[in-house]
Amino acid sequence: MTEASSQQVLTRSIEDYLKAIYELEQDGSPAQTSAIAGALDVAAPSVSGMVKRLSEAGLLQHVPYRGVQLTKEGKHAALRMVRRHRIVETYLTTKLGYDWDSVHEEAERLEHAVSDELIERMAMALGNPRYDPHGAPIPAKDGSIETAEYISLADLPVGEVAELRMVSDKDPERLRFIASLGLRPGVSFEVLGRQPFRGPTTIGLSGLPGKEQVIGYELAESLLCLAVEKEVG
Amino acid sequence: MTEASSQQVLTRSIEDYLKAIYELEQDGSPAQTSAIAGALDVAAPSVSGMVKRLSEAGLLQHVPYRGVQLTKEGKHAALRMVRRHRIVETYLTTKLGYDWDSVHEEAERLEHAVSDELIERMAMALGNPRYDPHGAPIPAKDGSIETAEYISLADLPVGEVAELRMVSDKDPERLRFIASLGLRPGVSFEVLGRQPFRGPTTIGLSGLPGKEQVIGYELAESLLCLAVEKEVG
DNA sequence: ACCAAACTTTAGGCAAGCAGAATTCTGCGG
DNA sequence: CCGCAGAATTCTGCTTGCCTAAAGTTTGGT
Repeated sequence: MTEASSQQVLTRSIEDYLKAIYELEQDGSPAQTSAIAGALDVAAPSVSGMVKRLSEAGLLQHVPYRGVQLTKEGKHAALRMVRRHRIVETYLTTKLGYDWDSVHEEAERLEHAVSDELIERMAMALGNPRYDPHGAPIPAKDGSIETAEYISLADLPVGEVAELRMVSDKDPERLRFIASLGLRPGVSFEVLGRQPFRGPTTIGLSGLPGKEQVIGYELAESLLCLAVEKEVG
Repeated sequence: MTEASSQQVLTRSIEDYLKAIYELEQDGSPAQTSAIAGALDVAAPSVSGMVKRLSEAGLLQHVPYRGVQLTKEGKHAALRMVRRHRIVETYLTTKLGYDWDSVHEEAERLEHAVSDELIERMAMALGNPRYDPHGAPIPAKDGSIETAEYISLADLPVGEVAELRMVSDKDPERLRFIASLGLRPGVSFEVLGRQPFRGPTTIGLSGLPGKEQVIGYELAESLLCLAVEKEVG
């Protein structure tokens, strides 16, 4: 009965852990205990304990001193939470007038409380959106998720024309600042210049001649973009 | 610091207790331990323990072996939960196509997770409704609530013309059955007859000549109505 | 290869909530 | 006005989830 598979008797805490681990794994390497502790703002020993439980439940694999990796089952549960979070964020923004900088906190609580049915009704009411307000892809009901290779603005070559595709939803202040620059997912621009030594990048917003913005290195790192194809034919 | 007033550090459990106690108090008498235990489906000793905590927090007054009564502060907190519950129910029904028999369970979870801001946004989107889908009055933000004297269908005199105003949201099956009879809050009807010995009541739906329904005593007791004023002038 | 820093685990505790058993109180009937 | 049934309370103990402190393991620099 303490075995894997079976029912979803996931506590709120477990849901948080799975989501955090999933997001940490996106960097390619296994999620380390200390990283998980940092993401969830709990002490490292608490993570060790929970990792043991989740490992015994078959939701992840744990290689001591190396890190953890979600199993297929764990990943599925994590993606279910990611879907919930992003659907809720999109719904609150689209239907209830929330700003994109204030939805994260609300979604963080609601994702644990809503039923699968409510999520699907929200998704339906939104026309099954593919991206949340921050440009993050929304996993499908079956757990599939779009994987795209975005380049941070800090890495885009000067001269390139690109489109902002995705930003992190975690920091409301940063989101407000990004919005104040006229940037949001879908906006395209040209990289006009960049100072060396991790200096700021200058961009020109498309369709707004003379509308230039200077963006510091750290912020530029967090703006994920896609180079725009040149006009074809 | 363990005193009354101060911040709302109400746990989910405390919120449930306050709401249950508020509803039990509606019958006039103080809420008894066993009644609270029954309403929340917990054991009596659990209630005793929680009552002690809530009493020490100034949310209710406890007369040992007699029962509890919410303080002004406790009542306010309870009404806040009732508002949340009913706003959520109304929103889900109106905006997301839920049936009135399935909203209760979802609202029961969401009422603990939504922020005050989300509740007010939902209320706004609904045009600040005064009643939920079951006809129950929605407390205002300041904690005021409409008090109406309804009469159960079982107590309405034969010959009376009345309007169904309110039904309990607790039992989905009963709600589905009520709906199948063509009844919902706002529907008016005439009491055509009633059998003695707690027998069934026969009603005729207004505007539907020949549309008669026979309603058992227990069900009739749960249908709260208001006698309709005769045409004036 | 060794040692220190970083990381992980173990051990021991705390708090919230709940339940079962044992005890105490209330109120009613004789 | 005594005693008993039923209700309420207290006591004890379980579970979840988190913490700190201390002990153990690994890694990397030299």
